[in-house]
Parts: sequence; structure tokens; C-alpha cells
Amino acid sequence: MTVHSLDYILRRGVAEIIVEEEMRELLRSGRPLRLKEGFDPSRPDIHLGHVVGLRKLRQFQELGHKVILIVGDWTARIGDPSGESATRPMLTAEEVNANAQTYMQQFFKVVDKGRTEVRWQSEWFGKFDLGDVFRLTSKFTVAQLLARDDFASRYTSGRPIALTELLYPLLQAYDSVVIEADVEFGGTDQKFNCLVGRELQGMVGQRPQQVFLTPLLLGTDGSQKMSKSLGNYIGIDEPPQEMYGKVMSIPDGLMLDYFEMLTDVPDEELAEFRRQLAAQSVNPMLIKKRLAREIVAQFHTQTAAQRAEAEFERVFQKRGLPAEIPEYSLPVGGTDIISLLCDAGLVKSRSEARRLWAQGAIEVDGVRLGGDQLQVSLHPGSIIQVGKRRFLRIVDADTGSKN
RNA sequence: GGAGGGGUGCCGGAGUGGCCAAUCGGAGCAGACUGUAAAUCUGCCGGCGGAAGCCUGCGUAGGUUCGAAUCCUACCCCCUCCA
Repeated sequence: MTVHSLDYILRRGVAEIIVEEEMRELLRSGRPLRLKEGFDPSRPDIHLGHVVGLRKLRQFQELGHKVILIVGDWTARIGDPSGESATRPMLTAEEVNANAQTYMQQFFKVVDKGRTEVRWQSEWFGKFDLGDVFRLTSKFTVAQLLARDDFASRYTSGRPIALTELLYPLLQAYDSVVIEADVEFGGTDQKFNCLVGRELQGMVGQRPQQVFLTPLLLGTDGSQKMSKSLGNYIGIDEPPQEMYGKVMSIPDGLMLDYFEMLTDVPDEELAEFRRQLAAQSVNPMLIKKRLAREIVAQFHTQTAAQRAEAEFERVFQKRGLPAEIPEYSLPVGGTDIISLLCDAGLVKSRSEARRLWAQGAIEVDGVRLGGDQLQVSLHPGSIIQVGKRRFLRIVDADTGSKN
């Protein structure tokens, strides 16, 4: 990864820096800064939405600063305050541990492990007693917490706010005190929590941390922020092809945002893209392909990106066959198409298979099954395609030893 | 402690004795179009069955009835307001 200029780092893909002047001053001091980033171990998967911030961390690391990764094993118990309806089951220590491992394994694909310190909340909250809770909570008022949009709107509209949810920002703030954070990183939705950190630090005589907020990346649906539960996400450990395809499926209007927040393609080039798109002098698809390559290469390799592109062109643009097709050995005695799809795991139920069949979504060796034919003649080498992206290659019972 | 509201399919949300496998919207899937973009149109969207149809289903457990998501009883859970 290249070392970028400070101005570039502080501007590109950044939503807000509080307080920017102080941040610059800290950076000028030459002291390695302690950059705080927290995560909730009940959700161990990292997607491109998280990457926006992680890239920033990495850029600062290249300048010699240090990342402190907080494993939020206690705040995870409280649950995400925005998800009032989803009471999360408490995780066991083992689950938390496993999730943390999964998370970190992905985290360090972007962030430099050598310049990261991992700290668990239980290190300090594990020892907390009621007295400590009182000392912490007494520093804040209900009015202060209600300043947060989310709480305020729920309060005025009469929707529930769990008492523990009010504690969430306080715990997060306390983390900053313990690790003596110089800067806390997060998405814009973290603004309030981070600001509470500043206040608490000030109260205990620490220099308040700077708050570095990155924009929220919209998901593949183009309308809501990227999130796993909404199913509009691109995970960073997804295989190259999957990743490439998902990027190609984002709405055109999102492309430049993605370029800006997720790649190092220079500003000048992005300006050129913008101009071309506005003038309609280029097929947006070509620019999107570039984006898809950039992103895939980042989490896999340049070669993988090229292969994914070739595969994409072959399968989706030219309606060809993928390079790798799952194989399935035909049962002795033959079978009907419904059972076949079901047994091969291409569909969830026989009903689904029947529906697809009725809608003309099934092709055998390039010929669409239509009308009333349920019995098809299959032989080793036959290719079955369901919809756009489900494929199956029939192999001999003998050679199908993979199953 | 008191009063009231509510638990329906992936989500939201109708339905208050048969016309309900359950209106509608979203998501999703499939087809047309296409750049796996957007927009649009069409169909599907619990399971089994080629189909007719059958089975399972509306918080849980019982009951009333020819027949219940809809009525009754008990239980569990959630929410709001007053104190």
C-alpha cells in the first residue's frame, strides 16, 4: 500500500473530522497516535461498508500510527441500540472468541497487524462492580443522552429504549479512556458515541480524542446502507467471482462513491469518469468493470480479478458456461428433472423446482424445458442450467466419486 | 398497583366464523428487455402431487362449532399510558 499525502488522507472518503484543526496539530506533533476502532463480536463479518474506515486506519498506519482494536465483548451484550426489535441472544465466551478470530482474520486483510494492538473490553469491564457503574453513569444526564437522534426520536414517538441501550455510549466512551485514544474511527452513525468519548475523557483529565467519521456506504440495492442483515452487502472474504458480480450489480449512481471510498484510483481520473458519464460518452458498464477489478484485486489478486472478469464476460455477457460447474452423478435407473434438481441441491424444495420448471427457467444442454416434459434424456456431460446462475454437470455414476 | 393496545408468511401490514395458504406493499426468484445498472412489463413466492387435490399453518395449550387466523378458557411474550 502506498503512503498518501496527509491532505489526501484527511479528505478522500471522509465524512467529518472533529476537530480537524486539532487532528492536524496532533499529526504534526510527530508522536505515533493511538487510533481506536471497535467492533461488535456478535457480528463477525466484514463487508465493504466497514472497509471504508479500515482503509483509513491503514493509511494512518503507513504514516507510523498505531491502531487499537477493541473487541466489544461487553457492548455486544447490550446490543445495537438501533435494533430495538431484535433482542440478541447473549453469546457464550466461546462464541465471542470464535467470532473475534473470524473478525480479525478479515480485519488484517486491510489493517496492518504489526501496528495493531488488540484489547478486549472484558479486560476492564470484567472487573466492574456496581460502584464503578454508578461512578460512570453519574457523570451523564438523561438529557445528554437524549441528544442522540436515535434516542430522541424513539423517546418522542413513544417507542421503547432499553436502559442498557443508554449505557452503550458510556461503555464505548470508557473504552477510549482506558486505552487513551487519540482518535476514534467510525461511520457517521457513530458520531454521538464518539463524542461521548470526548466528554468522558475530558472529565477525567485526558485530552479528548479526535473523531474521524467515514461516510456510510450504500449497499448493492443502492438505497440502504450496506449491512449483512439487509442482504445488500459484499463481504470481503467472498470469492473473486462472487465479489466481481456483486460489484457489477450495484446501481450506476453508486460507482463513483465506491471508487472514492474503496479504491486508490486518483481523483483526476474519477473526475474524468464523472465527466464521461455525464456526457454519456462511455458505457457505464466499462467503468463499473474497472471498479469491480479494483475491488477484487484488493482482496484477492490482480490475476484473480482478471479471471473473475473473464468469467463474468463468459457467463453473463455471452451467456456461456462457467469454468467450473458442480458435478452430479446420475442415479442408476434415471430420474426426473424435479428430483434431480432437488437431490443435487440446486433448489430448496421440490415445489421450488416445479415452479422453476413451470416458468421455463430450466435448460438442458442449451435447450429450454417447456410445456409438460418432466422426463429428460440425460447423459454424462449434460449441462443443466437453472435461471441465470445455477449450473450442474451430469457425470457418470462411476466417475462421480467426488460426492 | 391501575387502564389500554398487540403477538399473522423473510420483513412490513390487512383480515375478526366459511368466498383464507391467508388482500396489499417490500424483499426474493423466474421470464421479457438489457450493461447481472436503472426503469418497465409478466408470472411465481409453505410442503407433497403431472393434475384434481391433499397436508401443515396465523404466540402456546386446550375448548365451542358441520366449519376458526377469526369465538371461549388458560398460559407465555411484547408495547403504551397513569401512579
